[in-house]
Amino acid sequence: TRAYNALLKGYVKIGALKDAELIFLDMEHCGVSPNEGTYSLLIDAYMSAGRWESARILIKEMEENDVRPNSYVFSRILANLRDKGDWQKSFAILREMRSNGIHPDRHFYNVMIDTFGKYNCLHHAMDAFDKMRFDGIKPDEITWNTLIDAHCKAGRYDKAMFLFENMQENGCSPCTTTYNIMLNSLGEQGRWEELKEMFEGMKKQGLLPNVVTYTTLVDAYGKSGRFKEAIECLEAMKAGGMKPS
RNA sequence: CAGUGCAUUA
Repeated sequence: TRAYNALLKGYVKIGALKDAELIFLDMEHCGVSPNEGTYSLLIDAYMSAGRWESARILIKEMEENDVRPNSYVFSRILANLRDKGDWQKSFAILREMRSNGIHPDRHFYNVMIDTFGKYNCLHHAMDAFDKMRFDGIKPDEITWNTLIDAHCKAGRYDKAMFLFENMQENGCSPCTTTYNIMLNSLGEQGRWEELKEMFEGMKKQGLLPNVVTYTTLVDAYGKSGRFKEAIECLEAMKAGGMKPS
């Protein structure tokens, strides 16, 4: 099985899906049982090829062979669908998981929230968030960031700010990424004083500005014609030992 | 062993 998996990995990596399928069939023909890694590899390959139906067939086959699909596999599937814009299939995936008795883990929920957020389904995103907590999974700093960013992108700035405070009340401290999201949002709104406050608050917490932080600021200032603050940020970036992209 | 979030850019 190990040998076959290694071989499969090679074929998948170069995109020879057809050959990978042949090897998989050969495994069964030789009586070598596929394991969870075997299936993950193939499902992954199908997803990158946009063949969701083939992936689903494999999942069925897994349950017939008593190989338990992981929450990991489903996260990969969902992330792939998200990048293709097929967010509606999230529900089908959830059903698929439930029918196999698999509990979504934190990563999976984070991907799901992000998926809904990216397509402006904030209500579904919040539902997923609630369901996550109901399942006894503590929201991550990543969970909060994705939620906040989703609301920012949808123009729900009030709610985003609310979540930003809510996050801290729940014992999760904002990280650099959190601030990057907030800074980007404030810049798009042209709320320059609050942006400055936010930036200082960040440094007050002992958080170091990032390459992303600076490019966010430079872009915001530059696009609005505030060239001197843009240049100041560029200088600060270089002083921090970073290279502009 | 592997999966999730933020900016710019073709």
